[in-house]
Amino acid sequence: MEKKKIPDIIIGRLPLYLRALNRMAANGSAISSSKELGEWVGISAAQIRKDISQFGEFGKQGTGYNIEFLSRKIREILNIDRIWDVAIIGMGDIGHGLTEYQGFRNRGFQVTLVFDNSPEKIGTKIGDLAVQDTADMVDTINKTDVKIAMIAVPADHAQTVADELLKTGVKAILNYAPIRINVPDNIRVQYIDPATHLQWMTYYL
Amino acid sequence: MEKKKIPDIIIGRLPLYLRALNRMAANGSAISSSKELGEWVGISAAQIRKDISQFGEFGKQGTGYNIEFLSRKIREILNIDRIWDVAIIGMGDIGHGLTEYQGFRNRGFQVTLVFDNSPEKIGTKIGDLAVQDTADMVDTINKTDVKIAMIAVPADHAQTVADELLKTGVKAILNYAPIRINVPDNIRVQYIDPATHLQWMTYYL
DNA sequence: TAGATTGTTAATCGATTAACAATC
DNA sequence: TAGATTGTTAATCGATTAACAATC
Repeated sequence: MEKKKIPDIIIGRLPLYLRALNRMAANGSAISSSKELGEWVGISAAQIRKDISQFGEFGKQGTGYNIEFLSRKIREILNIDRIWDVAIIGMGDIGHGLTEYQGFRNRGFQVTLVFDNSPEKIGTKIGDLAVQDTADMVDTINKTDVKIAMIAVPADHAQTVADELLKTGVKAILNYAPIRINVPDNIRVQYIDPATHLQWMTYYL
Repeated sequence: MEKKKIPDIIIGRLPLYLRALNRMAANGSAISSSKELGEWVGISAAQIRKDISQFGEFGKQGTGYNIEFLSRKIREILNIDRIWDVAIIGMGDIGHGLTEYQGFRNRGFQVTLVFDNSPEKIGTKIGDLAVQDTADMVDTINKTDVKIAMIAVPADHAQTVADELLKTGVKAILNYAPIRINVPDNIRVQYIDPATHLQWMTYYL
């Protein structure tokens, strides 16, 4: 692989650049500068250039970046020049909403497996997908090559679900449960907790 | 007011400490150390102590922190020793899910106003709340003292909604639309975009 | 050519960690 | 008292910004 070690924080900004580039393209633009891109994402032009230059020389002096080209490069870097299958565990409001969410499709992801442990929900359909029993989750996921899962169960079940996921090929977890989960270093975890974001802002009110 | 200037990144960690403390309390613990708390949130003990000490001396040498006491202090600091009313704009899957979300109640927030611009949705009920017309949003919010709003409309309407919110008393926005919005410096904005989080992780897969 | 903008280096800034005296 | 853990200072580490030669 021989991949140069890139700081995690830079990787985290690439999706924001990509999002802005896609929108620029939708607006009919063909090229953009680090200055303009910086204004779109709220980051200095110098940082944009520094971040991008970690991966190659994708710009042109005096001109800027070709939006289509840079966009493709970032997709390649992030490994989203393909569609990833995703499993969701927990079909409460959050899991249900995520399953129906249309925003994943054109950004590299599709939900292919959904689980819940409640007898009333197992077997029901959400869109095209039948809700499956969480008790069978390990076996079910292991029949696929799903590497990404979202946890949307109550906080006190999140660690249990995470432990089970370790028995599958899942290597990336997006955790909506408001609790930290412990997993080995080779598993990536990201957290989304709206109350935490709100509490951050109330300090300033 | 005379509030010492605290780095924003420290404020952002307080909700995580609070979340862990609440869980410890629920487990029956009465005291905790920076070491233990650090393990719960995945942050070094030194940093926990440094962060907390910005606001006062809440611990006791040789013993640690009283969970109940520290928890109350953090709630006071974050201004969540009360319940904030919240408005949600956009009743698609995300907005609907947020409206029904039970996780806000005991963390300082309650949804009191929900808006949508589609005639089929206006007037329908979600739980106890009637969906109101986004066209009336400014007037409706201005009859209340709502200071927090969540935007859950499509990306191309987010900026318009944000501009309208500026005509109200809203000072904090949690934006679920996958686009950056431009607002004056005195308005706080936080972003939640699951696809962005997923794209961050695929780099490592 | 003149103007614009990249890629990159050096300087600055800020955040994290290590260490330890104070003290419960 | 002995052991533990805080609050804080100094050292380290890493990230951001400023500046500019290269060049389209």
